[in-house]
Amino acid sequence: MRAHRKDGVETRERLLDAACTVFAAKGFQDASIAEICDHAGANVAAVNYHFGGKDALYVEVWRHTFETFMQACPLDGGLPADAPPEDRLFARVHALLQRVFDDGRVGQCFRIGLRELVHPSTALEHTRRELIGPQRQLTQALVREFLGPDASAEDVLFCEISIINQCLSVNFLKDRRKSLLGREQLSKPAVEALARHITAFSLGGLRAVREATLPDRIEAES
Amino acid sequence: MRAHRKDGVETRERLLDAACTVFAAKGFQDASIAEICDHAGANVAAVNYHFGGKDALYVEVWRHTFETFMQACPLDGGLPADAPPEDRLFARVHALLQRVFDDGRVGQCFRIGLRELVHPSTALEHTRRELIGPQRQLTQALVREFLGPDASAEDVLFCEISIINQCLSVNFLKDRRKSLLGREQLSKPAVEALARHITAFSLGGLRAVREATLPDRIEAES
DNA sequence: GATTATTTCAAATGTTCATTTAAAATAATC
DNA sequence: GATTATTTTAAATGAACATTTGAAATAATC
Repeated sequence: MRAHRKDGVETRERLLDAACTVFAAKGFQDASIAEICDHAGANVAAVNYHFGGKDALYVEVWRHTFETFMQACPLDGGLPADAPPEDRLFARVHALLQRVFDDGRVGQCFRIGLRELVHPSTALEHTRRELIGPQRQLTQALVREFLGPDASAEDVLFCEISIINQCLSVNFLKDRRKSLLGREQLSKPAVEALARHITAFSLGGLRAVREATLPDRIEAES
Repeated sequence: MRAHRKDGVETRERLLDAACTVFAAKGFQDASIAEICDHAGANVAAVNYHFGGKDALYVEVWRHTFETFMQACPLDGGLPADAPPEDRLFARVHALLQRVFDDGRVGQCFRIGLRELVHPSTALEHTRRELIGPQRQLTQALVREFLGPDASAEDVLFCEISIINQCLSVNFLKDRRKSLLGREQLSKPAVEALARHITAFSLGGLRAVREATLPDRIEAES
């Protein structure tokens, strides 16, 4: 067994890079191998040589950027577990928004993920669960801190949905900053302002849900 | 000029029907003309004869279902303009969720629209604006009723986003009812429960935002 | 510096799929 | 019922594109 040549791994990385960009911009179908190789300055046969095919490249792109993804914006937003829940909620929301609005690799990965959400490809089923599962656990635990231990599982789930969805489908800003999913991105302060709003809005929502469940319990006990 | 033959318009409608189903299920790219024609019991040449091509068929599908869409779930939810704002908010949220979770043509159209949001095709740019514009106006006016006349445009916009986004990206329920965007749908009561939650959550959020802006004004005036 | 494994390359292959075509079938009009 | 416009059909065409192939180039090992 001899060591691989270093120019080999280099073009492999350039391909991965180019593939990430093109897949994020055009989606799996519309991205052609020719375009990816062109973008990477490689021959059309390169993808098949280094990865074995377009599908395999896609999986590899996902796996690769997934790590960048998790490292760049950790679930807890870098806050200690004993920080005030309000701060942790803000950190969570902000981290999520940063992913959404990131201009580089992280944002590309998010866009690929978003496509997967609307048009899932079976190849990524496993990694998708791996990605989303722990995040949901964390958010639900945080929600429960606000709602109290007696909140129903449904209340927790619904509040999780309410909070996370506010962060995810931000395509609504399209009219303002044109083609949000394409090129244009929001400035750092704008993202932070949005994060502050979503946090405040959600805190109000959580309080309302908790207050709504309280009378129920009093009724049940009397 | 002679009148058209009636069997012509019949197959045309069957094609439109089939195209709507297949486009919603697979997206524009993955849907093949062969499959659509097969589904409609027509020859492969039928699409080109009746519509002129795949692109034109897609535009026609959009235009056609757009009307169904607006009729099935009117913007105001069938409520008079002088109904209490809380009721109108619920109606709005509920109408939106009904579109999202509809099992028939409306739901198909919504799924096509969702795809367009993530992967816009220039062909539909115009109709998309036509669809979204008035809805946003209506929601923002409603939001302003809650926030008061002195709320900033940004506050109104952010609250609109918060409310609408809670309704839109409901893909989160995937784990529970598997593949929400594919086949499985939520029951009527479940949709209503979700609508009630989102309304309550949003009312709390709106109150929080209004209360947060009040001190600012007092500070500014003092 | 010759040998060998690895990587690149241009051209070829084969498949999928939208679109065309021209002939056959069908309904409406006279 | 013959004529004509409209619709349907099977087969052909052609473009886009992923994948192969086998030779040429290149770097690592001896």
